[in-house]
Amino acid sequence: MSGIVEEMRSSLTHALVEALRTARAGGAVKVDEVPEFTVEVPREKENGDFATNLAMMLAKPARMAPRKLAGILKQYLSLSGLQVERVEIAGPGFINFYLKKDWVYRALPLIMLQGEHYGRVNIGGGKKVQVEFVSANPTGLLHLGNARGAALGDSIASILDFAGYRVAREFYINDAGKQIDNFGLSLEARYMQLLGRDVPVPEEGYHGEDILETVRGFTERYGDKYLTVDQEERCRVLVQYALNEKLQAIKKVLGDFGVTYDVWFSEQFLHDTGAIRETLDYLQARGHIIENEGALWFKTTDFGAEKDEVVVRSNGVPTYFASDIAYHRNKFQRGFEWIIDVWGADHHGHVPRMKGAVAALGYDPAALDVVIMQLVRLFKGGELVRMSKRAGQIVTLEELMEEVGRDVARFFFVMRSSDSHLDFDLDLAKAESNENPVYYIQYAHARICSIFKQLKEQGGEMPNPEQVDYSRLKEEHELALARKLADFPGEVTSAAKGLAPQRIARYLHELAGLLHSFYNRHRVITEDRDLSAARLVLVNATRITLKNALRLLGLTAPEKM
RNA sequence: GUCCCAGUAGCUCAGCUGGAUAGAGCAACGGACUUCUAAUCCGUAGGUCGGGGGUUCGAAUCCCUCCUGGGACGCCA
Repeated sequence: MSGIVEEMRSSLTHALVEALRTARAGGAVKVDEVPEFTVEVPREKENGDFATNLAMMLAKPARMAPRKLAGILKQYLSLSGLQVERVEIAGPGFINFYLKKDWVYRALPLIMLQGEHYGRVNIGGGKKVQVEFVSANPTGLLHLGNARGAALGDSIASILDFAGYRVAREFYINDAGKQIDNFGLSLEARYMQLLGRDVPVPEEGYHGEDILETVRGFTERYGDKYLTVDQEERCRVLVQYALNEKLQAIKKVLGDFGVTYDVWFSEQFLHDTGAIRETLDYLQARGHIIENEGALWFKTTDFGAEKDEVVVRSNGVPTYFASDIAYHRNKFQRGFEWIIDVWGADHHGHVPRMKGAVAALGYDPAALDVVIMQLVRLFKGGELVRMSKRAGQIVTLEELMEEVGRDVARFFFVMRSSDSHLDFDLDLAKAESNENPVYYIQYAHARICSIFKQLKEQGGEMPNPEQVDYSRLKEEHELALARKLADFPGEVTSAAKGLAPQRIARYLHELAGLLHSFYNRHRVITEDRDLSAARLVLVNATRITLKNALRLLGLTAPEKM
């Protein structure tokens, strides 16, 4: 399940270790142990299909020149049955392996066989991992920052699933605390206004048009029923109504964006069940909490943070941080072995505190990874689109999808690494042209499907991949394409280890490019039946791989465009 | 002031757990449609990897330092 590249790499590694052992037994090399070394794919193909730095790493402990060591190792190498054509020593002491041209074609029937599972690897070993992302305040609409978080988090989750982890997607609902009180007062003000009372929306409240809409709906349904009840009750009912409506809207938009969650976790639940209290008691009992100036402080400095943090204000109300600690404790208690949070860059100062809290709770802080994503800036007509929440000028995820479509939006959000700022170019995203990488990739998939359509119309059939003569594939373009296909499991591994969906985005672009080059140079359906059969398998394997990679990023694979 | 992220081709960015001659897209320039989709392809041009020091067989990559841009530093979330 790891692909032919990994297979070959481990075979060569094994052969090299054996060569060193026999050389040592024969007295040709004097070292105590096998040094750390790598077998990698050289950037330049002139340097072979695989290369190792073993001789260079051996030079110091063996006290011999690296090139001389390489010569000795080469002599002792046993490579029978490995499809190795020749071995050369090059540069400062690299040992380069040149494989028989067709070794890579073994990947083709494998891809056909594995189908939608091609690319799956098992580095996760079924480990339970939770990815928490977006977790936007349920008091408004999703903005572009949330959208990037959604695309990133969902893709990371998909990739980890493909890499052998048991993945759960979770949305943390901030439905408690100060901003909810504030939300309630804003709703109440609008409600009272609709009923003819002059109650102003609080200065720091929610002034958006969408809030007014929500309250209108409420008023149509309940009229002045809550005019006379006491204020607390009125706010409570309004908040409950509005949160429910907002949350449904968020669910719907995210669903349209291709994101579905396993769990929607309520912060209020942590208050109601006493989990926060319990967590604070737990920490206090272990001496991690002190009282100062009437407030309770968590001693984050004990865990390497710069300063302590308030967890319970002097008015007795726990802070957001207190809920967050209880929440993360809850995550661990649910049995997750790896926890991934996707946060905006404005929260990055929160990371050391959270890690400290995890340590204080008795868990391994390394089991928590926080993916920090930098800001999104929107460009239109070459100019920055200024967004201000206060002025109600924000571009929502919903609007973005209307403008550019779901596939384009999702791709653009993950094509850059999360820790670099993302400039979202609306004109480029809307362009149905060669400027747009999404169409470039999807077009490759559609083109292949078109070949199969043609094949069907001509009464042809997809050949049995076990009975195809792959030696007919001799062209550079064919070899390059097949080689890229064989890389897919390795790309999935890298993307999973680095929590880096942009690697998949990049891979897709490169794979599509190779398909286009091949397509323009060669025909698949030809008079030559055997050659056609081999090429049909090649492009079908490409189609499968493109589709699998697109799926990891939540993109569709259109059959025609 | 302290901490985090970034600085690589005209622009946007890969590469960063050390490997051989630093890559891609766009933009620019020149070519390719009687062909399974030209939303494509082929070619040309483009670089003090922010500056300086260090570590070593070898540095865009690791360490130190300086410069520039963004962000975080609240009994907010």
